Amino acid sequence: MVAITLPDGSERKFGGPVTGAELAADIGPGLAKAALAVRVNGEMKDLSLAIESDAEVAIITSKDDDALELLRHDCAHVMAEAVQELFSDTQVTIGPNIENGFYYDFARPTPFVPEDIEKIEARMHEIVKRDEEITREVWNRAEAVKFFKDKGEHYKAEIIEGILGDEDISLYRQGDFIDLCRGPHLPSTGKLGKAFKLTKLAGAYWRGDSKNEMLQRIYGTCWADPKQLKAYLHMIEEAEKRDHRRLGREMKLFHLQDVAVGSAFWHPKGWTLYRTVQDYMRKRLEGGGYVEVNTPQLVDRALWEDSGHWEKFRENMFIAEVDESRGGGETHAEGEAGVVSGADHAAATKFLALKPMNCPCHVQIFKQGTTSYRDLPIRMAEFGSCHRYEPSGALHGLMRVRAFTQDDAHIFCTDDQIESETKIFIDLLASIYRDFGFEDFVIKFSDRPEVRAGSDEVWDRAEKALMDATTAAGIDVVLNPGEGAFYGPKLEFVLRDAIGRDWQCGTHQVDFVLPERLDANYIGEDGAKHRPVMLHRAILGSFERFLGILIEHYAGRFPLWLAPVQVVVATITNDADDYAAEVMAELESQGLRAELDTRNEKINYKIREHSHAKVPVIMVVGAQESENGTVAVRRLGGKEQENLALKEAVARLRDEAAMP
RNA sequence: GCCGCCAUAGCUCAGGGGUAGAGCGCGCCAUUGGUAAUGGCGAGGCCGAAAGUUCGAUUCUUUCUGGCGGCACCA
Repeated sequence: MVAITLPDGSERKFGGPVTGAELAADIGPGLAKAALAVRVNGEMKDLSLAIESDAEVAIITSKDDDALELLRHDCAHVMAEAVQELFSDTQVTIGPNIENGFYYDFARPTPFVPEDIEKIEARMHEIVKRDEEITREVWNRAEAVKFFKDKGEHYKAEIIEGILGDEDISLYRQGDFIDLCRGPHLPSTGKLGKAFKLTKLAGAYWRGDSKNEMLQRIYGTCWADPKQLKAYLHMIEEAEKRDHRRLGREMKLFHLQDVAVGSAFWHPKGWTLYRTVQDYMRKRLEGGGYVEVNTPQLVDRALWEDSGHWEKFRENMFIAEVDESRGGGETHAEGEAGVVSGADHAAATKFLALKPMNCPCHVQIFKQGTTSYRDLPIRMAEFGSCHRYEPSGALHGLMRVRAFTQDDAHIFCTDDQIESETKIFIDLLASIYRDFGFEDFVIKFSDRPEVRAGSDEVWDRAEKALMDATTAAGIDVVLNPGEGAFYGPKLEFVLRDAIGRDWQCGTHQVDFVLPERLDANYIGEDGAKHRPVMLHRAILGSFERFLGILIEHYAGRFPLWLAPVQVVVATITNDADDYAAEVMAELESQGLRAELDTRNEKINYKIREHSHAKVPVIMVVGAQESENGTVAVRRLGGKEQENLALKEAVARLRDEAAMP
């Protein structure tokens, strides 16, 4: 006797083991047809699995959110089947679900081209039409390895060999296609439906390691019905419209150019935005007990050797070679024209590096004179301009550049202060993110990496202090094992861009190593020298990336305090020009960023144009306003206007535009 | 850095072995019009760079540079 409890609490009894399919049929023919899988005691299982003992069971149909998981995974299998039918020289590797879809990595002698994608997609639809039964088989590991090796599927064989334990493994078969898989799966390929689309073609390294060969990855998206697919594709399209690279150009904020790869040219409006953010940050740092410093761009190799960067980070550094026997002190980029020959020249050659980080310089400031424990913590901030030679393929608009400015700071403190400083920092960061409109963000906790400096005891202490502080701050963290810096654990504060890509912005790292390497110390209560701890921290991360995120977050429609142009005064006819100048003067006297549009154009045209430019407020002035001393205030996107006395309108905007 | 794709006017893009086109934008002229496109005229291009094939290359081939999407790497 097997008793099945359904989600509505009702119970059904069966004489013996019952499969999900039978259960569904027992409930009703409609459900039997719609059933995709079952959830047995909370775990998703195949419809064909026999339920042997009493259990809570739910039948999963395409209406369930869980169904997406199944559909996407099946879609990956169907894609793999299609690929192998079309391209017999292709080996399959892995094909997991991801957000909104799935991918599958294939190994083949020649890469796919975009036309292949169309063929594969067409074949996938055929396979769905064929409605092949999907069956589960349990195999002995050794046999499975041999089977895949004989088939020429070396990657699969390697995966099976790599599975820990010695239980049997499950394979799923559909038509002639058979794949290693934990399951569960749909009962047949016909259940997949039509709501899928292959989206991207890309290279990807086997096992995610750049030392390995490159596989061909095909990404797809898959949904329960065509409406969802359409909605998703529409959402992507809309998101692309807020891409900061597009808005940066359209709104004349910045541009990028190949004469300075990976560096932004900030235009007047973009620079206004940048400066506004910087002014705000400066205010918050001052309120947060930080002192601001500024340190050199070009620093001698000696310091980088001491700090460890020359050894660990050299590949990422811009190095300038300076021939000091020469009068001018010109520099040559590394590997470029600076050919030095002969011992005399070599002796006169110095290597300077553009700083990739500010920390070693901050330690130099810390080390000037002596520091008492009474002075700690010292929160030393710099809007530090850094250069890093990033791999060309990593560059991405403002999000990943080679020249950037960090809102960097190093907190020199005692071990005992780590926890409180961390909590103070998280509070400051959260408050600042809120001011920028980011209520939700992910915090990753990255703990000790395999290759690290410092004893396990030190790591235990650092990790605990960091974790306790996040708990004290009342914030959840996502564990990110093994991803800490080599000198200490870190918190990463992650924001998401318009098209769903995550970017680390803020960071908070505990460092016991650099103070040691650079011999920083303070005088303790006991009169002896002690090592301070350094907390490396940034809130925005880099201005470039943060502004990129900010542009996308607001889709260019900035809140008033951030908008590069806050108000445009637009006249209806030239008769209002004089009055418009008065309005401008009033706006500017209150510190508002305003522009005047007295062109001989229709008001409709002006409104359309400034709306496209995403100016938050348009003040329309014509004969009426001139006569009454008022302005008609029109908000971006709004249909209505508000008629207000000039002084009052400006005063209101001034208050609204105040920096938070 | 690796795989694939792309590079034509300021922007978005069409074209194609015989030295180029549209829309928007820009300039000029007319229009002075109350809340998201007034009309007319006009100027813009070494078709990313170099080499090769060819009588002839913007078009075909190769290399390079840059961009895009991933991967790897990272604020």
